[in-house]
Order: sequence, then C-alpha cells, then structure tokens
Amino acid sequence: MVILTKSAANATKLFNANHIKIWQTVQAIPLGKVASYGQIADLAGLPGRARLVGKALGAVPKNGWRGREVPWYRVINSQGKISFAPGSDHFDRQRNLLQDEQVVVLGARVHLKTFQWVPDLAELLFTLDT
DNA sequence: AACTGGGCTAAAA
DNA sequence: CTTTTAGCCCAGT
Repeated sequence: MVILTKSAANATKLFNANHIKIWQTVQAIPLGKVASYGQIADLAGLPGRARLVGKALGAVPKNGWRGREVPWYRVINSQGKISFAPGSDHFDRQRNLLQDEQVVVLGARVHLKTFQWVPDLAELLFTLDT
C-alpha cells in the first residue's frame, strides 16, 4: 500500500532544500572573494532566483550549516555593491567582515574584476558533491 | 485568491 | 562610469 503524504512537513522540507543548496554554495566562496546573488542562484541550480538567495541568507542558522559558517557577507549584488542601505547596521557589518579578509570596499562598492569568485571546474564539482 | 515588498537583474539612458 | 526602468520570483499576509 502506498501513501504519498503531501503534507505541510513535506512542503517545509522542499522549502528548506533550496535554502540548503544556497547555503552550501555560499560556503564554497573562497575567503577574500565575493559572488553576486544571481551567480549563487545559478551555481546552486536555481537560475533566475536571485531574490531567493537574499531571503535564504537572511535565514542562515546562527551556528552556520553542518558545523561550518555560511559567509553570507561574501554575497553582493550584480553591480558589485552591498545591497543594504549605506549607513545601516547591516551595511557596516558586511563591509567590516569583507575588509577583515582583505576585500577592498569603496563606499558600497567592491571591484568585481578583482574580487569576484570565478569558480573553476574542480570547485564546481566539489559543491555539487555534498 | 489576490497583493506586496524584498539583501535582485539586465538593459537602456 | 552611474542611475533608472521594467521585469522577475516567491514567501508571507
């Protein structure tokens, strides 16, 4: 006998699944590099869902994921700018964390030509793993 | 079943 | 180079 429960629990699991993919992809961004929301969405297998990446990063568990930190602050928008309002607490926190790892932030801007993560094949395979 | 507003974006100006 | 425009997707209400 077969019971397919399309329950709320199941739905919740699917919802989290996308968040988890996003967190894992963000964990693959190397120290000192940044990526855009859209780039993370693409790498996570969720093309077109840049905004979901923003939401997922706002929902990162306090202790990280699977015992590792999720470097949410390495994700900025496609223009190379921090998306939080300049001067806000969030903005300052993100900028400080980036500068702590040698990423140069001028105003709200990071020079993508210099600091954007460009994963090679090996790195991509690694993220597809877990 | 609308409706809204986001840690967005590509393209145009 | 920067800013604006017009989509976009989706979770929460």
